[in-house]
Amino acid sequence: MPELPEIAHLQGSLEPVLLGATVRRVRLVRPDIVRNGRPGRRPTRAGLLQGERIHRLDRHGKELAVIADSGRALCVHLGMSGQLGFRESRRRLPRYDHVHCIWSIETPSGPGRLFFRDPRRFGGIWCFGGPAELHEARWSRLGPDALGVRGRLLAERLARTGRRVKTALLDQRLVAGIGNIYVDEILFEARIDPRSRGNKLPASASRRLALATHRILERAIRSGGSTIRDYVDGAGRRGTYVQRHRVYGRASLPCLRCETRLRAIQLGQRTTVFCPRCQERFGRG
DNA sequence: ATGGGATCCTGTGAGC
DNA sequence: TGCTCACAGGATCCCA
Repeated sequence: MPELPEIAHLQGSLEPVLLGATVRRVRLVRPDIVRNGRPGRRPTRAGLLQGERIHRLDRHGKELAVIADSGRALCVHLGMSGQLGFRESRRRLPRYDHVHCIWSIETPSGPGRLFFRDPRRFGGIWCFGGPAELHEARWSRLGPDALGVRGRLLAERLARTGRRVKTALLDQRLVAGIGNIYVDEILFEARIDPRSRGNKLPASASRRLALATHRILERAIRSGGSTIRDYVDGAGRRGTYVQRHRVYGRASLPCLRCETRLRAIQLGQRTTVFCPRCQERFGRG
């Protein structure tokens, strides 16, 4: 479900309560959501940060890492339906089904619980001994973060592939953080047809694409992300960016720029909505 | 190198 | 009301 803007906003909503807090106790309800654990063996409590003080949160693409003073790191990916939330102790969790892990936490302003909930279980948690291990095992395999990527670099990477530009942007190894909502929004903003081939984009188009990427993601973060159904931030608040979607979820409605009927097609097994008139296609076939 | 399909899961809404 | 089907914000695998 969540893409870069949702994770970035989530990070911002969790930092005020988690930074400097101490993990008193961890309850791992479903050990199999720890994806890099030894099969059949429970991960250690220390690996899940029990007894650790939280030093900082890091994000790369759609992944969020909780880094302890000791350097130990927990990397969280929310998949399609994952949720990471915090509630003060006297407040109930929003619901208890599909809650896979609960961290009892002592924050400077009182006790609370951090929880990981994920009905579909496409998400997961990865435990690492230190940030270097996290980078080596996971983040170095991802492309540059979409929010900070230089236009030049993005253009170079796209120019090296003959894939359709939408499929390429969804590939986290090429650039990290873009998912099915924002890729359509970005391509609309940049006026590029999603079926265009990466290596057929002229320099002007890839410049627009890089600008559009930053603009759309930043706007979305400011709106707290997009809540289609499930997504809420660490405190349970919904994102309002859906109101500003211009193509995602608007198939066969009029284009907000030229009033042409927006088209929906399948691309790489993902529903894709675009304006056949004002999004230019580079490269056929 | 790239595209397509199946797969991992549960929940929801539409249509009958 | 209850059933079946399609579809969903992600990602990885195998095969052509």
